[in-house]
Amino acid sequence: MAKFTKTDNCKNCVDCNKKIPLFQLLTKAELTELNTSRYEVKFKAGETIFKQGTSATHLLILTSGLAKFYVEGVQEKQLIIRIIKPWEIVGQASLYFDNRHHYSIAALDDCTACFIEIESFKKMIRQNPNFAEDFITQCTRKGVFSYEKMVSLSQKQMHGRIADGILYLSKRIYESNQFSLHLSRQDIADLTGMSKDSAIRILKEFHNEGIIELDGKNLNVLNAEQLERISETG
Amino acid sequence: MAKFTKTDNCKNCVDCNKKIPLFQLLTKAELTELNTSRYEVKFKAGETIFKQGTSATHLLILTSGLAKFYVEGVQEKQLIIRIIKPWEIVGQASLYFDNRHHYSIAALDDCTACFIEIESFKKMIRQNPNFAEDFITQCTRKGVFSYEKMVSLSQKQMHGRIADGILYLSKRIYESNQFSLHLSRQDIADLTGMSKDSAIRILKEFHNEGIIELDGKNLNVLNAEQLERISETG
DNA sequence: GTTATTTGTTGATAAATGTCGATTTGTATT
DNA sequence: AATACAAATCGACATTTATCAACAAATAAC
Repeated sequence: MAKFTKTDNCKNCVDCNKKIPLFQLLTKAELTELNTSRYEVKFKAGETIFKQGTSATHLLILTSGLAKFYVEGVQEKQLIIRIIKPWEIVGQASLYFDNRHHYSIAALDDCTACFIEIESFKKMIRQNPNFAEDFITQCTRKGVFSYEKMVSLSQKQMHGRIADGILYLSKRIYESNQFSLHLSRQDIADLTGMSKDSAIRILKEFHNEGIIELDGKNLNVLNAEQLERISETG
Repeated sequence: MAKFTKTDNCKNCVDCNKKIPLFQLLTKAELTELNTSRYEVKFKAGETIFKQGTSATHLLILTSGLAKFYVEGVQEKQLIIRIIKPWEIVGQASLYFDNRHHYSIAALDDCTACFIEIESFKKMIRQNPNFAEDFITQCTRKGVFSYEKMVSLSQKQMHGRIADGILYLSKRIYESNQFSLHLSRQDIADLTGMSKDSAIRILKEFHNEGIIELDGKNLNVLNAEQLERISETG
């Protein structure tokens, strides 16, 4: 179970706030107000942070670690929508809807998570138009990301989807061509909408063709251009 | 080509505004301001209203007719994200992003469309917190809708996806069990992420099994419960 | 009304993808 | 190191889905 350590290793909210672009639009007073309701929880790899269907009372910001953002689909299958990195604000979808989590978040790694009370966040939206605008910007970006993901999932074949998945991890998450993967093969399958066996097969193919080098959890993107090409042709 | 008839049969913006829930949060003065920049355009069935990739300067509200909201995927294929009905505000995704349309809108029917200048809309967001909040609510609802759609597209088999498509049209769009379809068979395929041939096949199956009655464009949902069941089991 | 063109329909076939079982590898525990 | 357990791997096979060709029906153009 997750260990509750209320603002233990997060004594300095101010420094932490500086890392969150959205929060730089707040005044010192507003930040202080937001920080009073914050608390921190540590999660071990594999633990569930938010569970789909439970009630949403707080927004989430990771301060360390990685997590998967997924929805629970048919027959216990997971669909990983995206990977959560530190300093991203998570929980928008529930903010003004029905106060339920419509997705689950699970730690892919040991994580430190900071929780912000929804009502104080809403207050900032109401009283600070810059904050509201920036927040809406993030929502709309996610919308466009969703459309691209839908195209990938529904119109591309397995090679294109795996290429999309690798490029997403490499460009958006790890921001490097070479990284140590936090996702299992099953996670990669859940991210790209296919069976685990198929994901393994395509990854092996890419490896054999020299497009990537994959050894256990170590992934090295050798030919990003070709991945882009595979992504585009579907 | 679309015929431009600047506020011709839309002399009374006030009445029109009453039909748009979001606009009821605005003051009389704000509404007047928004209305000064509005103009109306008529589109014939099949015409493109927004084209993906072009620059976005206005938001769209249909005052009559139906349109499809789709993204252009791989190999000229379309993915229909949703169907647009009158009084829904369309264009959020571009509002605060890069002022480009990331999707296309095409009339499924003869449509009357009203365009609202983005900047005056943004001004309302800044000056009216209720308006901003409600707008965010709509964005988040669309987010949740997207997740459900992704699950449908990536985890359900054709029967489940067609069931989802029919239920969507019946419950959300036409709000009736019996209606005259504005979508072609190809459109239904694009809405459910499959080939036209496959869509026709499943529809025929549902027809033969007495779940629906489909004759040309006339669709009658005979057994909605069974459609729900098919949707859930994938 | 007749012709041309699109849209819809169907069966046969091929391609893509999932499932299953067996085996191996890796990791944690004692 | 030995054991237990989970994750990864792989080939064979079954199922799902797309593609193609041929044709029918509906619609638009003349």
